[in-house]
Formats: sequence, structure tokens, C-alpha cells
Amino acid sequence: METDLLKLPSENRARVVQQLNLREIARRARVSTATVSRTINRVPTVNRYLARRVWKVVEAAGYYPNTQARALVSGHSRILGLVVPELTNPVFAEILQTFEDVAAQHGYQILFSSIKGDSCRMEQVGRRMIERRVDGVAALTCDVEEPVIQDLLLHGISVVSMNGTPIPGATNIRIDYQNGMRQAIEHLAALRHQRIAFVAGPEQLAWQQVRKEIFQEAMAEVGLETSPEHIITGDNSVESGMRALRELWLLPARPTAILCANDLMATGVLVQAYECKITVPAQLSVVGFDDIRSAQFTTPPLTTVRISQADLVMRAFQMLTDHDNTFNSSDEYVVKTSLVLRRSTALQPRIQSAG
Amino acid sequence: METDLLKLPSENRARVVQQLNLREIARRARVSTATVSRTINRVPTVNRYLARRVWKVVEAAGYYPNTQARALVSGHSRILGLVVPELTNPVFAEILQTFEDVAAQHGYQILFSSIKGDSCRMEQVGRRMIERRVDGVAALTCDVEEPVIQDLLLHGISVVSMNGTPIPGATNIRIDYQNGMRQAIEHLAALRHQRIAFVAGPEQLAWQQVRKEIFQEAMAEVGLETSPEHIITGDNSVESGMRALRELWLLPARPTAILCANDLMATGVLVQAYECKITVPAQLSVVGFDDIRSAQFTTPPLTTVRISQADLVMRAFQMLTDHDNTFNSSDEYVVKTSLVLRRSTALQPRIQSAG
DNA sequence: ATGAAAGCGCTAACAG
DNA sequence: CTGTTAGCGCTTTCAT
Repeated sequence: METDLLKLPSENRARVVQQLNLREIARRARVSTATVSRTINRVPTVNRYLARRVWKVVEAAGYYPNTQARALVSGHSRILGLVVPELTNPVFAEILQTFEDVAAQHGYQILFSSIKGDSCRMEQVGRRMIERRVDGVAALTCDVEEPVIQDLLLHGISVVSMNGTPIPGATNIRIDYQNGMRQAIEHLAALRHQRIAFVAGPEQLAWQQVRKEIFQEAMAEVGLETSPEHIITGDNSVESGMRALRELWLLPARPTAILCANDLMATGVLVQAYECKITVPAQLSVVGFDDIRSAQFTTPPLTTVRISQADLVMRAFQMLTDHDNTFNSSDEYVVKTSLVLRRSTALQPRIQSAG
Repeated sequence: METDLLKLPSENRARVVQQLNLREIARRARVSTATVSRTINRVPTVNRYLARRVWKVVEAAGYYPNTQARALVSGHSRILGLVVPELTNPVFAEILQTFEDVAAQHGYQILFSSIKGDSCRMEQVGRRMIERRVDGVAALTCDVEEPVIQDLLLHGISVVSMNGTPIPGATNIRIDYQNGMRQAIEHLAALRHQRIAFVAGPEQLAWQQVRKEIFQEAMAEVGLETSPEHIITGDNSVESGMRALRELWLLPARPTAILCANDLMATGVLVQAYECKITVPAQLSVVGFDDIRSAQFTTPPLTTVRISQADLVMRAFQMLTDHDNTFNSSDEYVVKTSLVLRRSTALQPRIQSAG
């Protein structure tokens, strides 16, 4: 079976074809290089017969125009850079996938880079993007340091931040955490929860502080109190969600509900709950943030705040390819959120089993 | 808070810097373009003082060499294409991440493309890779049609299949499913399971048939019988794993263990088991394939066959960047597998609750 | 050791 | 409407 499949190559192994260039095509079609160029670029003024002749040669020769050369003269590479912190968080994988899809539809390609928390890699990534003359960079990370961004902008490369982190100088897409948080808290409040904990993302990022404040504000608006011990700092990983629950469960005043800054941490809370035989949602309600695909498949399925990825990505792409500068960097697009109800939340338990 | 962050850009918005080129650097450093070129390429024969002068100008000007132009003359783009079926399967995301990491360390960049089952997109992807003159293409998909691969090879672009699918003409990396399957089955057999079901991947792919056969062989070797109704065809998604369990549970002779061709489907089995109040592993043992990250966080944690990603990726990268042709396409590298024991498998239940 | 000059493959003025 | 030609930014002989 396998050998059958493997037998073919040795026979029909083709010699590497002579990499032909436009001039060679021109020679074979007995026209000028300009005519070939016009033909393949579908300039309408080309004589039908000449065009046909050119196409024939092009196809016979298996000719593909060299994008590098084109980019060199046109000044546009039709490459967009995408920078993520790490792809192991599914939300980034999902966005990358969507982004590439949109880009491909518009004739752009994606140069992918991840900077695994390694901030000195960001510099390298930035340099490479510039050297490659990408037409724009979408940053899904917040670790991006000022200088790198400034360098990109200085070189005429537009930058968009897709992570709610306002990057000074870049076009920013803001995710409406404020609203998302409120939706989640109102939902929990309606379920009569009073002691709601919050598991935040890594502390070193300024905007995570912002999120904590947003949490507190939203709680206040609903008339709920927050205690500092109910605010845990995680690192966006499943493990940190697990850790958070362990800490929270040791408290004398255990929370009856936990809101997490992302789905991965919420998953961690769920996993730890299972380990500790805490039943969700009977004993504890859990809400996530992002609505990653696997949120449907946790046990129980996770109630979470959805961020419209399509919206996010479309906008980012538009801003990046907006050469007429319809947008300017003071513009800020806000991506809406919506609450997805699943089965990790329920009425506050009557009996409080305290520490 | 946010406004603080947003205030900066309007002030220090820098004008787009004059994109300088090598000639301009040469002029400013009062040397020839050749000298600048040699300097930035660290050709050792350049006079120390001249070099210093050049570097000074380069840094002062914020000059970055244009990769496109370099590629044009050198004939090497230092871009590697990576093609995946869809990134929503975490295994592909993990591999992409690892691949980019390795590539970056060696001065390569990754052009990412996904072909969402859409086979007509593969053609487009192939064309773009050629036009972009990538130095090589790694295919994680098996939907790649012959002609596209042949076209790439014809244009002197090396191709490596990283998915166990032997692509005729490409360099193939084979994952040792045979061994992996046997490890899983032996483990299950040691736990006294007799009725082991198999949830396979999509049928249209020839190699999935191969996997079924491998399953049957491995079963036979251990002295176990397989019945056709215990072999279900899935599509690698969580949902299809769920479906598989539903089907299997309707059978008069329910399996006591299920082996899945990937972790996503195994996750589906687990989820469905939870829904149906089938306790894993007490009533049913489940084994996956891949050892994706989230396999640690299923309930219960998934026993699975690990594929060494580092090994897989390293090898693929080597083969792609092997310009001396140390490897030739008849070579086939086999990636080892190993069984990771977690908590989704246990001794066969004594009491068989039938249909 | 350095510089002048000829391309890499393509596009876009400008003539004709 | 087509062809000639001058670059795009860089590397690389080949003289000096």
C-alpha cells in the first residue's frame, strides 16, 4: 500500500525546470518585455492576438512572475506581518487563521512571527519586518516595546494593535472589555451572586491593571463589593487558572462565582474544580473571556464573553491596507462583546460551605 | 488611564523617514556601494576605519537593507512556506509555533497559509509560494494534490510532507503510527480490554485507510479481534468524536475502550461520555493521538500517543534548508511515538452493561 | 582593499 | 498599441 504510493516519484521525478523570466517569455512570444508585463497584468490595451500568444507561452513554460522583483519596483510587498505572543493560546491561532483567510482573499500573504514572551525577540521581529518591507504589521501582543513600533512607523509601515492595548502611534482596535465585564457581572448578579472573584492576566502589562479597574467599576455599578483578596493575578495559562482556584478556595470568604480574563484561565478553574470535587455550577459559577472554540467542550461548557473575531480581523485588515489613509491613528475602533450563556453558571448556592 | 496612554502619539508622531538605500549610505559615508555592501555583510577584508564609518552612517540613518532586493540577486528569499489544513486543530498551531521558532533561529521567516479543506485554495497557495520564490514548503496537510506539489518541485522548491502522508516526489517525514498504535493497544490489552473501538480520520484520504489497516494489524498482533462496527470514521473534529461515542454506545457489543486517531476526537468522546454520564475510565477507557497541550486538561486527563514535535519540526527544517542535497527524496525520516499515560484509561470493567 | 559597472526580474515612462 | 529604456536596491565580478 505505502510502497505503491512511494513508487511514483522516482519515475516521474522531473528535472528542475529552467527558471524562466519575463524576458525569456518575451523572446519566445516574439514580443517585447513590456508587452508581456502588460499582458500578465491584464492591461486592457494589449492586442488580443499578441496577448493570446503571450499567454500560450506563459502556460507552456509554467511561468510565474517573480514577486520579489515586482515588489522591488512597485514598492509594495503585499505581505502583512502578524505578531503573536504565543500560538498555544487558541485565541491567537483562531485570529491568525481568520486573518490569513481575509488577507488571501485580497491577495496578501502573512508573515507569521511569534515572540514567546521573549521581549528581545520582538526587536528582531521588528527588524525583519522592516527588512522584508512588509506593507503592515498587526500586533496581537502587548509586549511590544515602544521603540520597535516607532521604528516600524518611521519606516512607513502601518501598525495596528489588536489586543486592546493602545500602542501609541499605531492604529488601535479596542476590545470593549468594559462592556464585556459588565455583561458578565450583570449575569452573575442576576443569579444572586455577591462574592465574585476576578482572575486577571499578567501584571506587568499596564492594561491588565486597567482591566482590574474595569472589573471593580463594573462591580460597583451593579452595587457589589469587591475585596482585594478576590482579585488574583494569573498569567493567561490554564495552570494559572488552576492555581487561582486553589488560592481562592482557601479563603474564609470563598467566592461563589469567578470571572476570568480569558478562557484558558477559566478552563483552569474548571479543571481544578473537578480535581477538588467542587461541582460547577452548583457550588461555583465560572465565566471566561474570548469564547475560544474549546469553550464549548469544557466540562461543563463554559459561559463566556465572546469577542467578534471576524469583526476584529476585518477591521485590522482594513486599517492595515488602507493606503488612502481614510483612517488616521487617532481613530479607535471598538469591537463589541456579547455574553454566551452555557452551563458553567447557575444560581448562587444557598448553603455556603465556608473555609 | 487610557487617555494617558493615548495622548502620546499625537505629539511624538514622527514623519515617515526618507527610506534610504544603500547608495545613499555610500554617499554619506563617502565610500562606494560595494564597500557598504561588504561592510553590512561582514566581509572581513574591509578596512576597519571605513567599516566603522559605514556602520556609523547606517545606524544614524536607521538603515535596513531591503530583503527583496537581496533575494532578487542572491536567488534565496529565506522564506519558508508552511501549509496547514486548519489552525483550529491545536496540533497544527503547536507545530507552526515550533517551526517558526526554529526558522527564526536560522534567519528564516515563515509564510503561513491555511487551506480550509478548500482544495481549490491549495492551487492558489502553491502559485503564491512559487511567485514569492520561497526556499521551501512544509505541508502539514494531506489534501495537497499531486500537480501542485509537482509544480513546486519543478520550480526548484523543496517540499516536505510532515503529516505521515507520503507525497510522491517530496521528502517525506513519516510518523510512526504503526508503533504508536501498537503501544496504545498493548496498553489497553494489558488492562484486559478486548473490545477496542477505533475512531479514524476522514475517509477520503488514502492514508487514513492505511491507519485503519495499521489498527487492525496491531490488534491482530496482540491477539485481539476487531469487528467492523467498532471502526468509526470521523473527521478529526471534537464533534465527530462525540458522534462516534453515540454510535458505539448504541451497539449491542459496546466497546470497553476507544482509540482515536487524534486528540480532538478523543476529547469529543470524553465530552460525550460526560454528557451521557458514562464515567471514564471506570466504564470506558479512551486513548488519543498527538498529545496536544490541552490533553492534560480534559476530564479526565487524556492518555495519548505523543508525537515528538521538536523532532518532527527539526527534521523538516533541516530537509527544507538542505541545499547540499544531503538528503534525497527517497529518504524517509521516521518520527518516533511514545505513550503518555494519564487518567482516561483503566482496567476493563467487570460488569458489562449491554445495549 | 576599494570602486565602477553589470546585472537579478520586473514595471513604467516615453517614443514611435 | 508596442517597443526601448531607465531604473527599483542590492551583490558581485573585474579592474585598479
